[in-house]
Amino acid sequence: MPRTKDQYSEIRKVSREKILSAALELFAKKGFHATSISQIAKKAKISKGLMYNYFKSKDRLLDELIQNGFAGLEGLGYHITKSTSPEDQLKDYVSAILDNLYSNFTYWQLYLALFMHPDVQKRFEKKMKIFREEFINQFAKLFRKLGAKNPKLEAFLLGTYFDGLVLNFIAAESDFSVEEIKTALLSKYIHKKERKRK
Amino acid sequence: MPRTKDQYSEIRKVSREKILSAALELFAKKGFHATSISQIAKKAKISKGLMYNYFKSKDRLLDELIQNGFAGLEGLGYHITKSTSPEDQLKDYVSAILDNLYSNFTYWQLYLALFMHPDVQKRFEKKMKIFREEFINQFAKLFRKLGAKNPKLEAFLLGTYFDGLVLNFIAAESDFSVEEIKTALLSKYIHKKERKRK
DNA sequence: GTCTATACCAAGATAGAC
DNA sequence: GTCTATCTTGGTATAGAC
Repeated sequence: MPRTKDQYSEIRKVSREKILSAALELFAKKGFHATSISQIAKKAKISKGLMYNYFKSKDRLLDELIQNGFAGLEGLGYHITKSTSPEDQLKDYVSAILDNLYSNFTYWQLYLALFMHPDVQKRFEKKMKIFREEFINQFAKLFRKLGAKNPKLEAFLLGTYFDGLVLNFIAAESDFSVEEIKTALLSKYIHKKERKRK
Repeated sequence: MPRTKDQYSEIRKVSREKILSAALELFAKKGFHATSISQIAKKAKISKGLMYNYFKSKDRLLDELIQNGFAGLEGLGYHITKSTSPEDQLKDYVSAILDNLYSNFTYWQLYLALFMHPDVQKRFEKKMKIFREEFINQFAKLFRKLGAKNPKLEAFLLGTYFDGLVLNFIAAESDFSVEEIKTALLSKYIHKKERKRK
């Protein structure tokens, strides 16, 4: 008995996803050039040939992964409620970003590895620039409210902090928990007005 | 007329260096797997075959580069004079490390790209661990003197700061100068006792 | 010490059967 | 929609002449 259109499209979707997730994991772990189509096929439990039914080439497969990742990054900070104090906003931002680092670990790993190389950088230069600028502006506003002398520089430094944390999570296991890091980081920016009890 | 032994060894040395520096640049810029022996040979202005006269394989060539780089990293912080105040020591450390980032840019780029991948990480796990621990201990001592509550965590955070800076220098051009960054960074740790003049 | 020619193989990609 | 078989290219590495 023949399958309906919906069934076919569902099957296609599943196969695509299988390939994408296998590729993401391998690219992230071993690097793009170091992973072969065979390896992807094996991990996705499909044949080599089938991959080309879904993606024109290995490069296109990578492209799609990168697009997906960027999509996930967009709107990372847009759910912040504007009504709260700048201190709380900063706290929420930092929390959201650090949590994202954890939940999207593999994507971050892939991106970081890719963006080490100038040729790749050039391809996504514009997107990255926009992303960075938005980040800086967003946080510069906050730091201005918090009374920083050079809000943009401060925002930049916070950004490099995040970069460093990503790098650390990926390139070495940390001795400290996320929560410890979160509070330590925030304490550099938010100085409690009330005195703490012993 | 035949050449002397010294002349030969000098020639060998020069050729080796040419290959090493060409490879370093290409590996760093494009990645290890993405660069071919042909490209290295072309950049070093030698033939493909000659490379194998000096290095057993492409992997061995990489190994040597990594060894060289680690050698350069060792003793990075050992020229600090112990006689000065903890504040000045911190300043000197930070300066030395940031300056090193700049002067050894290509090495850092190569390492970062390599260490994104777990398989490579494993190979140099031990060396990295020692390096990190030394760094943390060194700075924890300083932070203890500076009165930090959790010196080790503080040292860790400073380390991630550096990591982030490297990443930023490599993956994007910064809007700020090294000096600006240096002072901004230090101001987070060293709070001047005397009041500044307007 | 350096080069060219070549062996060898693995990877990306396609064709056509089912 | 999926598979196997196959083509093709480009890479690593070696051999041997100069």
